[in-house]
Amino acid sequence: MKLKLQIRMNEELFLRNPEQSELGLKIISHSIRLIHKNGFEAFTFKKLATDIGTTEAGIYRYFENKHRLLIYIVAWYWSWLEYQIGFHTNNIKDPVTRLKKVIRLLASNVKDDEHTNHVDEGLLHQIVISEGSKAYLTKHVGEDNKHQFFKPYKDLCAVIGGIISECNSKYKYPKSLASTIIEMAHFQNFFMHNLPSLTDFGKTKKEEGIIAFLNDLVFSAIGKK
Amino acid sequence: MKLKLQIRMNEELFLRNPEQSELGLKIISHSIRLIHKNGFEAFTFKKLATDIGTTEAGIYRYFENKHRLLIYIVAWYWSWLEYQIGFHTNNIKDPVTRLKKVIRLLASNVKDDEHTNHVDEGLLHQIVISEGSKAYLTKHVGEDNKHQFFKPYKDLCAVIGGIISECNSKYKYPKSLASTIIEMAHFQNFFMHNLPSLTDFGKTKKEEGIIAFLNDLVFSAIGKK
DNA sequence: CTAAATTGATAGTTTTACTATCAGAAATAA
DNA sequence: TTATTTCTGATAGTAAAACTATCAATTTAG
Repeated sequence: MKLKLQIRMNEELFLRNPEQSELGLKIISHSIRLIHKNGFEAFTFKKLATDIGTTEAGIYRYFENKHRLLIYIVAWYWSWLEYQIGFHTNNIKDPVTRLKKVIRLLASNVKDDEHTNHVDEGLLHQIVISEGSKAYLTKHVGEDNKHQFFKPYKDLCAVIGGIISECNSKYKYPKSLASTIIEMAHFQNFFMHNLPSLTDFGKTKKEEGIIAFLNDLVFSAIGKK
Repeated sequence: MKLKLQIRMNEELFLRNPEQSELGLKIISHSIRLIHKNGFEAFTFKKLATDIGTTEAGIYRYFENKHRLLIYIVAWYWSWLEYQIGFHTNNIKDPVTRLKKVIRLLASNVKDDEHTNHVDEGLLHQIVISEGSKAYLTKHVGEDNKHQFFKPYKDLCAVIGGIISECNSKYKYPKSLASTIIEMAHFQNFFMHNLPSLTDFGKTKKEEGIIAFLNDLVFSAIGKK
């Protein structure tokens, strides 16, 4: 028997739960493929509908607009990643080892998770790298935040901040360091592949370089090197 | 006699140089006001034209599309900031003091520079915080980079990376640390004001906190604390 | 002084983003 | 069972956004 992973999403993110119908699941899987392929700006509900073989209005029954859909898949990713982190650091007692594991999970290439069949986590990871910050870099970030749309991201940040404080309870900036690790795991990856002169890994294009950089940065900051 | 500051921009960024006509200068100043007010997504050439008192087609003579205009004003900002940094660190010999000054310039609120009258640097700084990364977070970042659109950003990063190496020539990640400083100066500011739980400065909302965090982070990393 | 180039304004087209309506299928209630 | 509501997917719109083409008036260059 195969275990299926189900992530409970914020009900206000959608008009109709996409996980509860064939079409809904297709909306998720196909939008991930399309956004990954053409980028979020070129992504439209019309193209998505054609790709699925349904109509635009059908999509609008599930999501108010494409930005909500972006927030949805990005939030899904952060929830999934927090679950992964919990799973992989479950038995680790030493917070330093745990923090290293977290950095590795954040900065490594993701492979498709067999426990979810409508989401390709590998593609989703790359979407979150290139498009993830567009979820909150808007004029309506305040309202969206009131609706708790960014809770999975903030929860993950709180978890990592907690581990940092476990490593060194005197360290003054656990939350800012946590958000820095998360953002930089992604930005350094984007820079490495697209604007290599902004990084020290442009030649090799290896995630290991980013992991080494982040480890050095974090454990210098909290004084555990 | 007043000195005017002129920044030479990449010719491929525009169809007609906006600094060489009345209308061009208005396009720059009004687009900064409008993008600051409504955000980049809600910004259109139609609204800009109405705001200026000209027509849409008039704007299209200067810029191919609104994304090019965004790249233009963001690139302008980075060029201006590199000039500011050069000016304010000119006489400082000690690289550690110079790096501290750079961090302060990156993370402080900007006030309008009297030497440019078509650009409000204060508003532009806030635009770069919220919209700046959208300039390169696209599918066509590779082509745009070939056209050297991001040169001012990369130049600034190289300058900061150079100062880092001056502080500690053994440090292995000067470029990645430089891009981390730049990005985090802005992201921590955005988070502090909009998603405060992602930072340790949500209560006070003071830039000084971010400066202290970045100083701590950087000088721990390069071992000069 | 005349020809070429440039300017600003008008009037389109196509695509995007969304809304309203409707017919058929499924669920439910009397 | 039948009637009623409810839900589904599909059709057909509209308004705005993102351009493009054309043209007449002006400036500039030889």
